[in-house]
Amino acid sequence: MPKAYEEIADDLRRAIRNGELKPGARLPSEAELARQHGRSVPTIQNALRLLSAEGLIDKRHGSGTFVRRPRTRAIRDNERHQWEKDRARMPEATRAQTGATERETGLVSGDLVFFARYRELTAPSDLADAFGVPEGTVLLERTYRTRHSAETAPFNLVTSYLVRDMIAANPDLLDETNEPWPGGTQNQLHTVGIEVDRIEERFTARPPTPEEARELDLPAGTSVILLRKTSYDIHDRIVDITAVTIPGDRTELLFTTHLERW
Amino acid sequence: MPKAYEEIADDLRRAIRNGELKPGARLPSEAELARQHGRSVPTIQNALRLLSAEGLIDKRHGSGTFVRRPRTRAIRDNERHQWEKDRARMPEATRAQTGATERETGLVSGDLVFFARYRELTAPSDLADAFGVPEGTVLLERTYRTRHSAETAPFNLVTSYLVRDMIAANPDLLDETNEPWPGGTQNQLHTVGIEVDRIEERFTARPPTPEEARELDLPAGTSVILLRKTSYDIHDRIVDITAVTIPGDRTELLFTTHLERW
DNA sequence: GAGTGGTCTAGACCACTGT
DNA sequence: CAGTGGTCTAGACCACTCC
Repeated sequence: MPKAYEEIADDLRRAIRNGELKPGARLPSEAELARQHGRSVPTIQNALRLLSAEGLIDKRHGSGTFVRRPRTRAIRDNERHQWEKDRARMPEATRAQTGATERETGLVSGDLVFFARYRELTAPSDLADAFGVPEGTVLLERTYRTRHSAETAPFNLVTSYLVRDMIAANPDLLDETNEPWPGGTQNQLHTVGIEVDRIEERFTARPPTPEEARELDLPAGTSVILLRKTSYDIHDRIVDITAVTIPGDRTELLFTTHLERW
Repeated sequence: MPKAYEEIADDLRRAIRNGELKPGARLPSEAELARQHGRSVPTIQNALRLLSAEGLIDKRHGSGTFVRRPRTRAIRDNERHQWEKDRARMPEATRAQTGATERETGLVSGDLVFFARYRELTAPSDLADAFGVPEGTVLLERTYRTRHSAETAPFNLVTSYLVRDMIAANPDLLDETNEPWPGGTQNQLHTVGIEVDRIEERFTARPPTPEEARELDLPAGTSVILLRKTSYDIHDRIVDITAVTIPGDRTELLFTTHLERW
């Protein structure tokens, strides 16, 4: 026996895919769909819930149900790391010109609202393991948010961890009011004699938690990409661990791998 | 006024996060939860649906609702491309030893079931644009699936496109029965004098379509990572475009970026 | 067979949007 | 204010799992 709400969802999904229902178009009201299909409103809602979870429609309370428009804006690429390293030894005037977020989004710094908060903590077991330091080592946790001045949601959620003793030689690095730091983390590390040799980035994807959905203003039917970045210095020490939560529908990650010539 | 189903979901989410409900544990039945919270069963179902969409629980019809166990198995890294290029000129005996999937999953080829299908098509506008060739150019579409012999779902869904004229000099490349080809695509291209110079990979994430969920056997509350890979040869021609659909909860992507030394 | 989740109803009332 | 989606009920019946 075919399930009514799946059949209705299939109908609508087909109509959206083949363009009968174009992006931005309004669907018939739930009551109207119920009448058309000879079903109750809750059954229609069940069908629409499926499509919403698939990211095909947006329901707007009081207004209607609409076919979602696809979107992708920012591109995050892996050339950024070399770009940052190159800038890390440049004069402050150059470093202050533009940051990584500006580079990615193509916006100018006047359009961007920046937020940073620092906090010290003793390493819990997972972070201690990741850094290869004893549990209880003092870490500096740095939380960053950058958003477009015309929007409410930040582009992503960033939390970075440093080993406090590794950077304490420069007290400026412990003060959040120095953010945004011209030249970013690689310049900060450079001021205490650390040169970054390589960066490992690990990705997975999953549905957002309610907290992430709220902070990133994510509609139903989207995913987040979780990026865990580990920076190694030239002595193979782990000098930074950063976790980034990225909206899956707004950002594209671009990696270029150059191969050795024959 | 607080919404009943959100409050119930919050309660259960908190219990799962702080470990009161451990992975694998069974939740009380819907009827029991309804009684505990003084709500109707459909309201409980609404709450559980939220948690299911977040990937926190699995509902098993007739059996109960359980806290989901997290999982990640395969790691896909970007050293694979250089590894494949190095192998592309090796003797067949070496190339036949092991393939990219074995390398990623740590399995041996006896554990793997391989499937390939070839099809010719004339380039639609999006692919023509991507390749930079006229619309209607003949392409070879290659569809691949690899799965563990003990499982039903493949690790990912792969579709590769080649320009037919670019490879037609070697008729073996047009015959799907030659798959799995020892040494993979880079060796195939090598047989017609093509050397790959660099590979661009673009990632986004979104919820699975029903088709993807079925083919990859994805439970509710998971995401897929979409990978679009473009291979450039040493003359800067695009020689291959590949789309890969990857389960977000099973695979981790690892990229290492080496930086120039100061 | 007992217990579980899955589907569906008919209708009520509420909250939000746009005119 | 009319129309939309959001929440919730009380209960029916079905489908699946496991003992």
